Amino acid sequence: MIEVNAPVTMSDVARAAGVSTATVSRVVNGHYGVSARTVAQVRSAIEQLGYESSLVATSLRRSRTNVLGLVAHSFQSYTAEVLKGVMKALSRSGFDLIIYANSDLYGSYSEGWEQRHLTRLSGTLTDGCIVVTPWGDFRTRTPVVAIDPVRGSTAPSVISDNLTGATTAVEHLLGLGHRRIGFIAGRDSLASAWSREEGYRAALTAAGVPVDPTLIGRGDFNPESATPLARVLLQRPDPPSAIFAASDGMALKVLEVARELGFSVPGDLSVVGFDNIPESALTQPGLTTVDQSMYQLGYEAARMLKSLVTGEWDEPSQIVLPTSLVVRDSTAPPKSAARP
Amino acid sequence: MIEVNAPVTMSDVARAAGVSTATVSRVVNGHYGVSARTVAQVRSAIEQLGYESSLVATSLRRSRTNVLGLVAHSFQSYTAEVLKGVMKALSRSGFDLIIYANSDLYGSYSEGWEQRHLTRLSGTLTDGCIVVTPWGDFRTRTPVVAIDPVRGSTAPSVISDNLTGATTAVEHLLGLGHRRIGFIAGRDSLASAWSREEGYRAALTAAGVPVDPTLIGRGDFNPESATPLARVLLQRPDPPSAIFAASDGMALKVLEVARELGFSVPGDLSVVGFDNIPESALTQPGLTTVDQSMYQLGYEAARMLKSLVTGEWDEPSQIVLPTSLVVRDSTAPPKSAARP
DNA sequence: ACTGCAATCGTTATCGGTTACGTTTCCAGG
DNA sequence: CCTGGAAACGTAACCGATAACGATTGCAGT
Repeated sequence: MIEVNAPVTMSDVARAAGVSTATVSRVVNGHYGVSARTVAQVRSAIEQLGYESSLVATSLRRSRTNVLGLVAHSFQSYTAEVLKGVMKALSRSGFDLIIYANSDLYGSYSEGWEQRHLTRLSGTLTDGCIVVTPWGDFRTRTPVVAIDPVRGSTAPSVISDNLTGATTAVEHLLGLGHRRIGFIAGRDSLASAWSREEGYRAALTAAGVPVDPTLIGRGDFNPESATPLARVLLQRPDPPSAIFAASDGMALKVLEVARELGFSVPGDLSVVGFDNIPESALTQPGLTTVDQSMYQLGYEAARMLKSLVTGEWDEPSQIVLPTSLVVRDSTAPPKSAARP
Repeated sequence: MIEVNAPVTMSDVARAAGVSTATVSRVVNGHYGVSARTVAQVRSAIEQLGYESSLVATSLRRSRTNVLGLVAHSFQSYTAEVLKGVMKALSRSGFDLIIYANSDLYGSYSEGWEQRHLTRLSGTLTDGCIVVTPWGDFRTRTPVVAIDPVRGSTAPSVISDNLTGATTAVEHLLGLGHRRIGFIAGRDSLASAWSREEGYRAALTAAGVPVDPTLIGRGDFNPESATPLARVLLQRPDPPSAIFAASDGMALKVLEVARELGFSVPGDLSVVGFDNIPESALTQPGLTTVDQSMYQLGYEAARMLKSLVTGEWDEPSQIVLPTSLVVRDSTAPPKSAARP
């Protein structure tokens, strides 16, 4: 049954136990200076009334709350994976997690809200935050760890080795014989997008293949942003024989467009993604991609934040996680392996 | 740059603007009774100092916070889909969302924590909560909407038409000629699990096929719970020709086990799931399943909670959403269509 | 100039806890 | 019996904001 009114406060408990709220507080927090008899009385009163301390009131008065926050700008597969890693790291650690999501997911991308919510939370509700958004930096009074930070950020962060990953991916395509390789970039404010493009350029240059700017589409990591770009690339009179997309979400959209335009994959077109989200293993054909463990990203970020909060962090403030190429069915040698 | 210390409070603003905190509060909340000149002063002070009101302090004092909560016991695809629907419904509604996740995701399933967190949040931080957990009911002072509630719950809730959905699924298998149909049940505390099993039994009975208890495995909606059950069913000397799993997560595990044991799907074994999570469309073969829009579930729950909070709800307290069968590639007639 | 009513703004109690500090109780030691 | 000091507990200030209430001011009407 739901009882709509059950505002049991600490003073209710105090009254029931015949003591002051101060004593109840001491019992609840296991502080020193309460006789065993009184503790028992208070405990039983708490039990009877079903009292739980208010998170809000506690947060307001205390500096430490043992609650960490996660602020994300959207909830794609990427974020969900990160979330699992974070929860794993926090498991049995004594920290709880609050995820703050704004209600404008599909609305206007108001750049300011992360900062707004961060300041509203920090210093009160949460002891620290993990942010995973395409914007930054953030001013807070509590530690912040960024996952995939903006370019040039010096804040504590966790990031994949995007440069190596992207280089490997393009080298894989080059190794298959591809020379005209399209690229769909991510949101350029992010360090990851930048590094992945760097890797693309570096691999081409190292192989003596000139970088053709008209083969580069400017996406923003949002899957939908890739659709028109893929259409443009594939409807050219001279379409590329392979496309490297800076994220799996975008790569999957490339597959969609390819199917729609009658390209067979990997026959007519090879596609490589980046991220290795769960869907990439399941799609048909399986997507060749660069694995960055988003789970691990979340796990490390949470571990880092935890120690930052407790003040026992001594490792460098930027963690770089390795990536690895996962070859599936979306890549093959081009039909005409040789071309100027 | 991150400034670690920026505790700008309302009284800082008040001091800077040369007014009282009450006036600042009035300006912030757009209340009546402040001259245009004062508003301008306060606004500029807020701007200069970068002030944001503390969510916690506001929550403590106010009855309404315009923040809704979501309490979930795990974060599988199911929850992620629900989440998207919730966010969509809350988009541009003036409500923010806080997701409370305990850190024991993989640890002991301590049944009490949802109640604990619910009381810690309700009446202070949040105006109401959506709960999606296999336990209930909950005592709170603010409205609660349950998604897929426990059996016998009378609380406001949103649920799919599980009975019809399950019946249709089994009728589909019967129509293909299957007679030995296995079933992997969900957590029996949930109304949905109950209804789906009911549908399974009803369809069989209506077709004159006796229900064989040894063909029923007792899972709990957790994908992992299905693996050993599927193994048992398929390693029998007389395995069923089809398996209906009460959730897609479990059905996908059945596919995994089938592959492992050398069953071809749908050649040797037909598999049907329930939920239609995104993965089901991508897996190979595509999973035939009963579509319940988890997105819609979340959307409706949020819509309901919103009106409950504002006190303008007049529809029934239980919403039932339709389901529909999605036939993909995991079902086909059995090899020997006729059997006693 | 005087009254009266709005408009404007400050004072203060309050939300539910926490904690510094003060007070009382109790017992050991002199 | 008195004193000292630690243990046990209450008092009250405080965290940051809100809102009821009171006080002040300005201006119109007479």
